Amino acid sequence: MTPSDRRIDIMREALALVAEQGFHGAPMAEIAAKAGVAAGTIYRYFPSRDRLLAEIYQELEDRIGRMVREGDAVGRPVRERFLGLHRAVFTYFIAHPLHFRYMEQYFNSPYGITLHRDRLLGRSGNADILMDLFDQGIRQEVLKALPRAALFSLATGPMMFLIRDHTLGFITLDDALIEQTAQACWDAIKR
Amino acid sequence: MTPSDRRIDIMREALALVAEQGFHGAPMAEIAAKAGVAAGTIYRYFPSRDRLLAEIYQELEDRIGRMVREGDAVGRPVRERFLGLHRAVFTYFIAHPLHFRYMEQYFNSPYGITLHRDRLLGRSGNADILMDLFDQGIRQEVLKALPRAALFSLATGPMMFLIRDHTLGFITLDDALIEQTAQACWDAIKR
Amino acid sequence: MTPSDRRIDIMREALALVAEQGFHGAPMAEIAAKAGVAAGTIYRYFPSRDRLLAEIYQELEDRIGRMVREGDAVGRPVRERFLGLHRAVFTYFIAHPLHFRYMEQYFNSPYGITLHRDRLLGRSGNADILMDLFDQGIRQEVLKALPRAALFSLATGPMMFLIRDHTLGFITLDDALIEQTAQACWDAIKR
Amino acid sequence: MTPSDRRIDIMREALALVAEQGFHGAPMAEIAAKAGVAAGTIYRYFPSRDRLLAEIYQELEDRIGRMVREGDAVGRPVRERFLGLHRAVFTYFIAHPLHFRYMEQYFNSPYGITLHRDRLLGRSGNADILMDLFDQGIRQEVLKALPRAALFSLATGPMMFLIRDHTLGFITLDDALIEQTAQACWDAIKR
DNA sequence: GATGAATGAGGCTTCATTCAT
DNA sequence: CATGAATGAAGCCTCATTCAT
Repeated sequence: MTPSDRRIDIMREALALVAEQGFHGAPMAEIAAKAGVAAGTIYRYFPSRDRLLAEIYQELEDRIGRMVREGDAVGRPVRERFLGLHRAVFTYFIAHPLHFRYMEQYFNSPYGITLHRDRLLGRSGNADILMDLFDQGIRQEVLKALPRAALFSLATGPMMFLIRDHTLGFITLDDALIEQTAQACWDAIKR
Repeated sequence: MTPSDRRIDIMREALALVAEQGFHGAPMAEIAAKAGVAAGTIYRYFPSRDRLLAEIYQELEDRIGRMVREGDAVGRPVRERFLGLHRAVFTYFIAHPLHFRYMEQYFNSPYGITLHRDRLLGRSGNADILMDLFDQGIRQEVLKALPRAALFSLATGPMMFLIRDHTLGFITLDDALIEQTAQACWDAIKR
Repeated sequence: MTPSDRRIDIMREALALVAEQGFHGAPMAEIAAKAGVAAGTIYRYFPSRDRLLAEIYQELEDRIGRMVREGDAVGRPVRERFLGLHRAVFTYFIAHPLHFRYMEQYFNSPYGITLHRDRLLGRSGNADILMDLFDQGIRQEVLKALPRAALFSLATGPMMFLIRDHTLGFITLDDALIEQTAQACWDAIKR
Repeated sequence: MTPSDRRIDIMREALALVAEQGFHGAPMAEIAAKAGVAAGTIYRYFPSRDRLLAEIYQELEDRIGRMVREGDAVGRPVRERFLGLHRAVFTYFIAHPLHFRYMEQYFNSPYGITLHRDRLLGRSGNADILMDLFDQGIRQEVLKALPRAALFSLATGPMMFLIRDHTLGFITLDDALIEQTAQACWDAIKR
């Protein structure tokens, strides 16, 4: 086992526990046990519980950001890009439901608030694509002339709710339904 | 002081603490102190912390449900009723930001999941109006023929995100913006 | 048992443990066990370990300060007062060896350094009598014209060393020996 | 690098850390890091942390003992030798404040007590010069007829206090002041 | 010999809940 | 009924020491 394996084990098990049980349900001792290490070992890789959880979040955001940017049809019309982004995010989270649950937990925590503010103010790297797309759409007069935060909510709110319902097993998102909701979100923001 | 006064004091202070600081920031001792009672006294009105928090949630849901039902223009066209409901919820939460923050916290917790399932399955009293309205709108072919959960997400997701941003001070929702986003949500669900 | 009994029990046992084993040898769990309370109970009386230990020190300093001030023959010649103070401190610590060992431990710790600086600068209440006496003795030209800190060291250094030896059982301080060393200290500082 | 280099590096860095931060502030990992070796390596040179710290103390005591013995004006009058010893110790510790701080820390710890007893009982090599000088002074009737421990305290207590104040920056010991305090200590013990 | 990752006991502190008054 | 002191399990973190490489 290479050293980095342990680091990854710890992050993976912490992610799963938080995703399944919430932050309360993921004490360090249990993370360690699931990762097959002693409790103290975690502190060789992460200086504190907070930092471990923050790094997991960062890792997820980076992965999703890369994935989104790579699939983005830069240069194509706003509508096409928007629908593509929507589809990509849906697809990713349906393939990685624990990632979604984790980010949701993290978002809904003291850290999350700071993160969200940075995003709205354009200081975060990941929502930038969407924010830029909104700005472009407004200039081209294909989107409603609403504040960024409003367009952001209209575009991502339904998505987050739906993915939540899906990961919890309350509904099943198939390709057809994803397409329909993406279109519906477009209807919400388009002029 | 009548016993019910104490009960209400306890619930009010617990609500405020949870809304402002999260579940972590609301230990029983502090709730008791703010409510002006002894810690043990809370247990004469609520069998456990979990039940106290659950009853607060229930109380809020009941109040909001009553408020929504009373303002609902039964008999009027689907669109008009939908926009009215939207406006009513926005107005309520802007007037009671702590209620919003509490419900958000609660929703995003192990309890919340059960609550949400019940709602989607029609076992809860409160979202019924919206669900009924969706059913009616689908029958009248003014709404997209999507599953309830999808329409629900399209209608309420943006609203929840926007109110969150508002209560956190990231944006300011005035009447014009509320109207525009309500209309945008309608655009999302209308056929 | 009155409530304050517990507070006193805790302080007494903490004092004894620290005096006998040093700060390392006095974990909260053991203090609690010796005091006959649960570990958490200590935190009803003291907000933290540091504060518990600080309050014990303060309490000792207050007691000794009171005792010294009460026995001080104000208005009498410098020499007489100096010898009286010396005798009083010796007597107290011989009667309360754990108090001496505790203060020694505390003095030799990060807190102690601050305390000592305040004392030399005249900001502490307890060494003031001695400092004032030195100032007076210098003005009357019965003491050597040395800095306060030097006179303080000449006067108290031997005493502290001797009491230490006594509490550790290496020597036995009887009245005659106390008198002789007090006189020797006077020889050190007198002009 | 020869093995003994490592040994010296480890001792030097451990000394500095303990002197500057106390025993608490000198974990093995940090000692190792500062010494440029792996944590486990320390255990090739010292069987335990306690033994490492004890050997540092021993080393310091040996150095100081050698230094004192070399400068001692054997054969000269008691007073002259006493003042010389005083001066030598002051000079050494002012030149090596970390050595002083280390010895002070060590002295004030469970180990220190044993060391001190051995010294008073004449089992240690280092204080012997002073003890012998006292015995001689008593026989010649130039010193007060007090127990060794009393003379020792009168002679070294002020010095230790003053050096402590100096290393902590509360006072500044120049040659004149050192001379004056040495003379004052002599006044304390001389008949 | 040297390394440094891993261990796990042990330290401080919090807090939901109980129960004697 | 109300009180609030007491409980003790459980949480996060540190660090001396070991041992496979």
